[in-house]
Amino acid sequence: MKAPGSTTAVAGATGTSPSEGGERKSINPELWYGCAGPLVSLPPVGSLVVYFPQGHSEQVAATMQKDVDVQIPNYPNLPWKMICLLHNVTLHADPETDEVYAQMTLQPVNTNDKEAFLASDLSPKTNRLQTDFFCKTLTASDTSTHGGFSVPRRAAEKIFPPLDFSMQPPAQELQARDLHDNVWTFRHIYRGQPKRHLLTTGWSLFVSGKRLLAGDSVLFIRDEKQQLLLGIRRANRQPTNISSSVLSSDSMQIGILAAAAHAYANHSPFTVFYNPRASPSEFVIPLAKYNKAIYSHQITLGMRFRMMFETEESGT
Amino acid sequence: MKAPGSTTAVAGATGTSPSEGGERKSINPELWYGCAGPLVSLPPVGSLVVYFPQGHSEQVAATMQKDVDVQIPNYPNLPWKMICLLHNVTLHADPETDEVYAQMTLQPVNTNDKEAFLASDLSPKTNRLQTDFFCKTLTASDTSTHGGFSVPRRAAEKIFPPLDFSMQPPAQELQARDLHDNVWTFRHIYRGQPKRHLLTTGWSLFVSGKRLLAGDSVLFIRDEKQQLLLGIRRANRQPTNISSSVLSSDSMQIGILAAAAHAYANHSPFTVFYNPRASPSEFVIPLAKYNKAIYSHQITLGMRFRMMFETEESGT
DNA sequence: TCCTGTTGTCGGCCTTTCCGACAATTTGG
DNA sequence: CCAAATTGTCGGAAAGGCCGACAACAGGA
Repeated sequence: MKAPGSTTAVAGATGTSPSEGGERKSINPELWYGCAGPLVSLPPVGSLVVYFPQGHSEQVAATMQKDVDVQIPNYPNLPWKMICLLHNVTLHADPETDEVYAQMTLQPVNTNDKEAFLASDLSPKTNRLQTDFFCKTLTASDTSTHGGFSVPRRAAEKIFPPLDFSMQPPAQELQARDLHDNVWTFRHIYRGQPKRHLLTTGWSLFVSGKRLLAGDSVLFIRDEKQQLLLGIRRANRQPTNISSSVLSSDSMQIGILAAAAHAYANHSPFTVFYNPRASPSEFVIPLAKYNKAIYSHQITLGMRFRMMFETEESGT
Repeated sequence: MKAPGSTTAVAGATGTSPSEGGERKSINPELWYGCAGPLVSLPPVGSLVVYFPQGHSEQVAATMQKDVDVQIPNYPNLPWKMICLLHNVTLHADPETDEVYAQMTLQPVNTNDKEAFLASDLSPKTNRLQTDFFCKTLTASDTSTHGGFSVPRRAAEKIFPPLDFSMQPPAQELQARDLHDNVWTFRHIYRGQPKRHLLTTGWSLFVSGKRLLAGDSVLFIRDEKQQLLLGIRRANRQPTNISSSVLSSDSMQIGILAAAAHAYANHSPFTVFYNPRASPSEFVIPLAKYNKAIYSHQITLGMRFRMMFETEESGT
């Protein structure tokens, strides 16, 4: 996990690229959610949430590829869960890796206020506008330098602009924007025997620019303005150990717990970074969802709260 | 000449590219001056300058590849020169062509004020900080798709980061920013028999992206932060006739003269665009420089003011 | 099970790009 | 004016990348 705006985007080993000092434009939420995957939803701003310091700490440990260390001191006054008001959410993407993450500002509220505690109804179902999209896991052929990208037939016909079939073969130029608003250009052609949709020219630059490997996924979205958006989801590979470059895993976990304890004692706002793809455990949950789970399953102290498992593949 | 921020940069036929709505960051002055060439200097903001409406009109005519038309009406109250206060200067570069130009805000001052007229001393020699750079005119081999870019030996050793000569062959990745802050990446290798410095991978993308031809020049600057900057100077080719796309040559010249006449009559500020490479005639001159020329040569009414000719090749 | 539609991989071939050879040119005595 | 250093151009070779062939696979009858 990195602080936002920490680096300069350099896309492509050989191509041109913009140099963004941080993120000058706001991230497109549709594309962010697409890259985050179908399991991820963020609580609405202004709602009450439950924050689990332990789960947060675990996510960092997972990112750092390290188990929770026994040397972490105890914070006797830190509860295992904290009811908080969600003040603010901003979406981000690492300019180097396209990894998506969110920054949330939380403020602990008084748990004795039973009214607020129980008043929160079912979250207004954060309506993730379901625009048209498709997601394909890349094959060896897709990522090899030998050829282009084989587009699933139904996906191409649903998402891409229609081809002019009077041409032989039918072909067009596609442009798509990624999370950083970079434009990628591809030749889209319908050819071969049997006929199929392919992306040829421009594809290899995208693969090398994003450093994609077989097993990673690409995501095309057609937004309400008929613009194409383009994102990636990397396969779960070994997380890179970035502790040496910034802070040790131990220090980060101590920092998380200490920050939570301080905020809890003072009812003061604090900030967390949530990396949806780093770990399946969520550590910020809508209060309504939590209450619902409580009444149906009886969560006991110290139990870990996990999302139900759903398959990650999506996009028909 | 175009208005600033008129287009979206899309560099390279196939690569990634930023989408800049106008210029979000200010242009790097060192690089701007490098691209403008050694003859160009801009008067300092706040100084007094002499503005030549006729010279301005001629520059536009040269840009439009058209002689001054006889149908231009006379402006009897428009003097052949106007003493002005230079309020503001902003540097620009066309996002499509990298053509550099400057926007200046001028305000006519009372010529009767002899004091101001004579008080202006020698301009404080706009100290164009002489950082390290080199400029090479591209050969047929440099621009053909057959190979890469042959880097003059001394230039490479002066400007580029030193190679690790324990490698065989010594090579590294170079990154350089252009006027729009796009990053270009090149493989820099020292090889061949006899040994020479070459830019290989990435070079052809730059050539096609900037649409460079043999005879055009490239410019590498190493700034004070050891960052590489990269610019181009196009050979003087036939100017493109852009009159049809915006305004006729006649209309533009009438507009220039009318605007100058109006500003002169009202002592009100007006704006001019100065394109240093479009024409050798300057139409905004520091007053001090003008006075100096006056006393040595006796300029007569209607005479054209031209810079002394210097060779354009530079960079040792 | 079989049929049909879809798509992953491959050989063939052309283009692009990397390499050192060599000669043309420049520089410095 | 000659010798050494530099660098422009080229043939050969390797890699990139477009093409349809074909077979593997998936889904429905």
